[in-house]
Amino acid sequence: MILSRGAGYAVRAMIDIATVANGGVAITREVATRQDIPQVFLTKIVQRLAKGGLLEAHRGAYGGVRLARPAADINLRQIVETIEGPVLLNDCLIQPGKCPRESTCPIYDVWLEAEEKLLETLENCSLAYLAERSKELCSKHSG
Amino acid sequence: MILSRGAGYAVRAMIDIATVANGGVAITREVATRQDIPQVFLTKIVQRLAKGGLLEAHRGAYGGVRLARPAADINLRQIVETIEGPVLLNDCLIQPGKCPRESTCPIYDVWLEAEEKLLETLENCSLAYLAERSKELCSKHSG
DNA sequence: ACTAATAAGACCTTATTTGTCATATTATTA
DNA sequence: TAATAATATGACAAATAAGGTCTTATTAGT
Repeated sequence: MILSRGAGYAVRAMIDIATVANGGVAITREVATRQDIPQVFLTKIVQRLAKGGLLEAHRGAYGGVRLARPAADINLRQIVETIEGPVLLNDCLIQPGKCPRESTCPIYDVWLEAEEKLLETLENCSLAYLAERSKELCSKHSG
Repeated sequence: MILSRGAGYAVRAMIDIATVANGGVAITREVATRQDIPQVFLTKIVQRLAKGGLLEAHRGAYGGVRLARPAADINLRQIVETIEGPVLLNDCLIQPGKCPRESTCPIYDVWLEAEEKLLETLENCSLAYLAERSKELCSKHSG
């Protein structure tokens, strides 16, 4: 499995916040209930998303979390990397020159290309698109 | 990190066998030394590659391992998946219908597309290409 | 029989993931 | 100021996986 469960939770939570709260404030506990995510674990994930600049958190009564910027300016790669750290296909991609075999290694370029393709796909997918699609699918399903 | 160290070792070992043994028999211990891979660990990896049909192993004196088929018929995806099992971006891709949210889930298709792009890149890279490139790089480096 | 190789499986250690729990902090309202 | 409702933080625990070792078979050639 490439992505951790936490990253999956993060994506679902972000979509939930974008969709249900619609730009306003959402309460982590309610997101957890709606999305069927372990509640306390989700608070941890939300903290990381907030530290990563994707969410704004407000404590106290009538607090909660909201998107830190418009959903159109958030993409899937950002969400995933905020939780998982940089997505790297292989050790040798951590930093150029780190691997002693690099100058004679025939696979370096292949790993790099595969990684780029993957990240590109995630980057091209905005939270706005996901939220829109979520609404579509939901209305189609219920109606 | 997406790929395990074991998968990286496997790829390097396969290239080594294709390059050095050149279709003939290679000895696991020597591959380990040349490629700087923990020896006993490599025997485990080689066993999995043999079970997966990528290598043929022969016991006894003058035994060893060799490619089970021409290097042109082996690709990077096969090597990686033989060691890691199916490469899956997310839980929900294990089997259609497994996830209860699937009918209203906006990300399923995106995970699927990203995964396909990644695997396609690995599939397009044959062991023959890697071995060829390894020889090139090595002669360029030493000459 | 001896030797050189892989096969197999038990085992261990360490790191990471996935969580839980208790407590602190902050902000609002009464 | 007290009560309440929310997040923040850090310690902890359990489950899982990764990385690696060790021992004992098994097989084949000489």
